[in-house]
Amino acid sequence: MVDRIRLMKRPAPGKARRAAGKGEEALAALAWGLAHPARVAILRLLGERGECICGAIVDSMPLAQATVSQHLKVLKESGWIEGEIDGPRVCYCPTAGAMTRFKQLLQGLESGERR
Amino acid sequence: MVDRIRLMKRPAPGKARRAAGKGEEALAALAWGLAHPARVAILRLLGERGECICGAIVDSMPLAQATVSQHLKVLKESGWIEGEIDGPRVCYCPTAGAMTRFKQLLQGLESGERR
DNA sequence: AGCTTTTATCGTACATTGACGATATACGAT
DNA sequence: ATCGTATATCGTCAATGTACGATAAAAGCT
Repeated sequence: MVDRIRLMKRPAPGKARRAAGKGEEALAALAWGLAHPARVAILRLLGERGECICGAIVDSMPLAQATVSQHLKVLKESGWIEGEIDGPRVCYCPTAGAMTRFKQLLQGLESGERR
Repeated sequence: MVDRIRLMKRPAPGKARRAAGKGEEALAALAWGLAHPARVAILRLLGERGECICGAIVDSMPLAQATVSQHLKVLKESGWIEGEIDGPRVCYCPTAGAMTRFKQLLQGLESGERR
């Protein structure tokens, strides 16, 4: 039974949603990264191939290059992927512990809040 | 290498995001439900208590009743919780297989697209 | 230097989210 | 019937998300 007066209020939908806070924030931020089919598709692609040049990702999707770039940015900022500059192009790959961390955070929802 | 011409284009951000389509959609829809700290908090509460009257949920959060109700609706529509009408109040509980299904879908991202 | 390729960012347009107060609805109690 | 409690929904507002084309930035090639 919290105060009800401005505690979680207006997390500035996009901003605070990413700013990890109590653990809810961390989980929500990662989930947010997966919350669009295009981003799931990108992650699946990276999962299958291990890594992928940005251009190849764009070619695999029915979206404009600018749009894909935006989704890549979201995935990067939410911690799902990393991009390594390779000459004129960028090679993306899944962030190592991301999925594991996500699953751990999910565990906390199952029953208690055991960390 | 898809056609690039209108296939995934404009999924109507909110609508089609929920309409399961290829599997990306299903995962994205569930992730969407978790993509806000308030909803994670609600799920955690339900996880801890097993079930919970709507009013108790509202009391546990620093948000207006109307806002909590909206979040509950999202959680319901994305398949995370169920609400059972109990006289004048509503008792919410986590949907049985939701977490399991979510984790299964997550598996598909790990390496191949093995289902 | 100049051109091409590759990716990110800008600017824009529109729909949706998330928050709220106010109101409607449903049910039980008096 | 009427009142009170418990939830959902409506209407609104500011802010964000998603998509695009156009443009900038970075790197290699001629």
